[in-house]
Amino acid sequence: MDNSDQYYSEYPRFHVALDCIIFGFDEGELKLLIHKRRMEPARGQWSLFGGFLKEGESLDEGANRILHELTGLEKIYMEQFQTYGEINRDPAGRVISVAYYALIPAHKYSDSYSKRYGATWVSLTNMPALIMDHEDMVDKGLKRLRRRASTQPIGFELLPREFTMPQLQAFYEAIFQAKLDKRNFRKKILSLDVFLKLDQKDMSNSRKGAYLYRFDRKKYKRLVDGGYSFTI
Amino acid sequence: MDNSDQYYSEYPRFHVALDCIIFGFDEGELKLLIHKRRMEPARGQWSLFGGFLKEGESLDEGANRILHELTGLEKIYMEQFQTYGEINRDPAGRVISVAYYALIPAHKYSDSYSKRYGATWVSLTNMPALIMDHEDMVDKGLKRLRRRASTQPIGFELLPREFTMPQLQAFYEAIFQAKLDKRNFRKKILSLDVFLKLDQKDMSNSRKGAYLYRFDRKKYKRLVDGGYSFTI
DNA sequence: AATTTAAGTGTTAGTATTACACTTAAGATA
DNA sequence: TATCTTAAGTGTAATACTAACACTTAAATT
Repeated sequence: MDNSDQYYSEYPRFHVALDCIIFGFDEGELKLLIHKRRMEPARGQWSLFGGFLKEGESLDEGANRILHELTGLEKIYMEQFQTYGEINRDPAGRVISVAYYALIPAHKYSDSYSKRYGATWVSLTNMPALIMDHEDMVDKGLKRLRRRASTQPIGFELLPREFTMPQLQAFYEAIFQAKLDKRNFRKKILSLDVFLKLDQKDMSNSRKGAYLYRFDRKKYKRLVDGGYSFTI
Repeated sequence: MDNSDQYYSEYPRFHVALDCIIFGFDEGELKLLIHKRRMEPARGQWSLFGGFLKEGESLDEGANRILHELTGLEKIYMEQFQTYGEINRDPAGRVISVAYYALIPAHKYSDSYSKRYGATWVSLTNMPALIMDHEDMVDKGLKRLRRRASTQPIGFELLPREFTMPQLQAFYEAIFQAKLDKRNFRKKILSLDVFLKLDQKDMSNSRKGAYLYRFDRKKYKRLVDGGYSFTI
């Protein structure tokens, strides 16, 4: 029951939207999932995925709902990072938009969803114009992702459960837009001591094959709880 | 003119509030400015400074307005850091609250304001219980402040225009809750080369007196624009 | 058997960080 | 006016971290 009119009735109310900057990692590149807007105004133009907050849901629930409706995925890593409230940011009226970025493992996002929702992965370096302030949101979301990636092991949200060191390195290179030294990278990553090396190799990228690793979440959690801080 | 009913009329609207976590630095300690709430519900309980967003203002404008009404200060350093939207966070109704932290130089905040608005500086280690989720906000705001302080020279927002090295060190010690080595601190700070040493001394804290410095914003800006990144 | 290609591996030099203790300036006091 | 007190101010050496660098290996392909 909303009883806010009891005390707050004199204050104005606003539409509240949720916009999701959905990042994926594929073909050695960081990608963004966008679609052609299905709603007036600006129907048919490129846009982030978003929607309006409903009465009975929290912001996080709303963002999760939107993402789930779109991708069919559950338990997506997401983080709220900024709220946009410029008066004329939406030409059709006053809308306060809470922006989240989300990381989805591109390999789990099937083409069928992509077709059903008209969603397209675009590379960040080659992005079409987006409506309203959505390009700002992408910029800012990306900055936040970078900062996060340098202190928390979020790469593992975007990669398959089992991954190789060259893959992981490519991921960090894509995030930071920088070439990293193979030896130094491995040294640093492995010194964190939260990776499990498997006996199995991934043979898809080379004749020699690359050993598969798995991120040991439990071990990581123990370390963090003990005051440890992950840094790349 | 709000013409949002044209397309969005079917979607619900929400009260949007702005809450400010106001930090100050005084007596070698990081302080928080709070007051006894003057509005129902929970009138008379300790609370952050906040208010409702108005129709014709952006979020940043609203936060500035609230801060200005309260402190009389202009051009306050502030940063939006999180939006709170749990369904029952406010017992009187559904309110989405956008939280900002602000840094104000305690020496500029006069007692007259403090009396007029019933505002009190409390030390962070010794804080009364705050209403709703305001303690969460303080926690999160403080974390954000810490992160900011380690990469941007925000100390100068809280300190007087002219300050001594011992003062600056005390500020960082308060922020990071850690004792720093005098010699190492000076070495690092001065190596940034964005400080102007004055001939004058501040004699208020010791017989010997401590040299006053001034932060050279212009020089700092030039450096940053040239890709430099400030780190403590 | 030879070739190809990405995976995998150590060492060294340079840079940044940390630890650490005495001297100095100037007001206060005897 | 000599002595005391107290916080400000200063340099160096040891250690840890970061950055640069090139060859060997495994396994499929020819």
